[in-house]
Amino acid sequence: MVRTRFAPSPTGYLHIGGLRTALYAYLFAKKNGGKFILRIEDTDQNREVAGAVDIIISALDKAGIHYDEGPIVGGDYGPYVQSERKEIYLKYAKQLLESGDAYCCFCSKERLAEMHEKGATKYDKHCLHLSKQEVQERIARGEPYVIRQNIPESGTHTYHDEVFGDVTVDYKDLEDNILIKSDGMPTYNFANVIDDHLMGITHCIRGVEYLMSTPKYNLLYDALGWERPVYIHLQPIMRDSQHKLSKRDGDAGFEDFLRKGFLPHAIVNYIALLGWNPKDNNEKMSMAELTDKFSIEGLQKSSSIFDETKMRWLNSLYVKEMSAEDFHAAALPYYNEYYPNKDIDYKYLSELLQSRVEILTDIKERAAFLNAFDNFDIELFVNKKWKTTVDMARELIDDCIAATDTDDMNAALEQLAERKGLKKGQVLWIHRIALTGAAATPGGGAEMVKLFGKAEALRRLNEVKKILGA
RNA sequence: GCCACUAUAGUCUAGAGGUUAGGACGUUGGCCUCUCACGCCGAAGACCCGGGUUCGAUUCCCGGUGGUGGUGCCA
Repeated sequence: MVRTRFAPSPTGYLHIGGLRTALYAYLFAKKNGGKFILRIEDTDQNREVAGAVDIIISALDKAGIHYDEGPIVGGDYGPYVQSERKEIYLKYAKQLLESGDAYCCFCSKERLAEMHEKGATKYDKHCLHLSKQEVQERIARGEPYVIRQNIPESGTHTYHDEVFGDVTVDYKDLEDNILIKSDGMPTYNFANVIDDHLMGITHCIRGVEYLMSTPKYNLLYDALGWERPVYIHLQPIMRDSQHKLSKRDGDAGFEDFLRKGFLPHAIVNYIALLGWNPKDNNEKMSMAELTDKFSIEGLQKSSSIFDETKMRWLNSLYVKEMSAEDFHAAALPYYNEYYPNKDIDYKYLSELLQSRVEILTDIKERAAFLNAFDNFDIELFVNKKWKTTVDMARELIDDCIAATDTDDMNAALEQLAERKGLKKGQVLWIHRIALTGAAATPGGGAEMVKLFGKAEALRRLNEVKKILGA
């Protein structure tokens, strides 16, 4: 049975990169009929963020990534929060101490800092050579200490990664890293191994930042007599060629994009494509299709740059295929924010807008004419292609009002054009500008009248008449 | 500094020892049209550099360069 996991630290938001890692782990598990587990890695007590776990859970839920085991829902391998598993790590740390694969280290931070200042690139194994007796005495005396992993001083380690192939690391480039901190909490380097094994994780899907330290984890699996998982390392999602997407720059949170008016699945669909390709030219995929097509062979070995423009395009595809009702429901909160209490047919506005917005916040721009009418710019009547002028508008405004007030406005406007010896487009242009005061509107004059209602349309036209001084 | 990973248009990517190097976003020309958008039809735009292997390398190998990552009592 395939078991994968997403193991975020509770930072208070769901990072886009983390979301993609979670997505791949989820897709891989589901594709293989396996289980997807959520585990919270909160061993750094200095980084506690209140409510962070709930935020991650709710974000994953919105994204359509549902975990089989984890906080709240539980499971047979819990607890799923590392801070609640402290005793477990300690137990295995002791085992490693006994087998000589780990040792207690009493070195002060000052000594460590001094070593680095002198050019040392890694810990010198100073405490490895302490006698058993001395170690016991110092612990009994209450001296603070950490437990370090005892890495071989020479030799190389090769392991297989599903996307990078065989990876070889020289032991001399690896440090005797800390397994248990002086506060008794494990570090990631230790906890991830213990938990992945105890939770039965078969495929370890995580960022490339662990590619080089994986041999250390393998050493731990070996020392404990455990089977190593299959490794699948993922390159990061970048903001540009030299920076990762980061919360600091405000471009990294899943929820941020939701607030910008992106649909959850459009985001998921888009990031699925960053670093993975489905081997065909269809880019728009439902969760079921993603699950069906997902494969580690399609995973990219290089990092990829996040392109919000392309995500907008994908989002627009999803917006267009929404039912009119769904789109209207989704748009309503934005109307309330941007154009509350207008005397217009909001339902009809939705119809006009649906093919014209890529993300929901585009509504603000696309229907700005609803608010902007107060600052009417009469120069808008001037159109090069149609050769319309402000004077022409002045001349036609009364007739436009009259035509708008008939039962068949379109016919009336056509007749008006004929009568004046003008092209229909010229009249329509002037009419629409007079109605909206906007060069671009989500529909023509007729649609605008339908949107406003005849009374409001006439009110607007009469106002423009005053502005024109006609 | 040392170590690791990586490299096809602006971006995401496909691809094979010999291809007109394919697709998508974006850009751009046109059509449609009272504007915008949608839709449709076109266009421009790429194999990081240097060696080697080979009849032939963008593809394989080595080196360089660029980028990223690791080198934490962070994960």
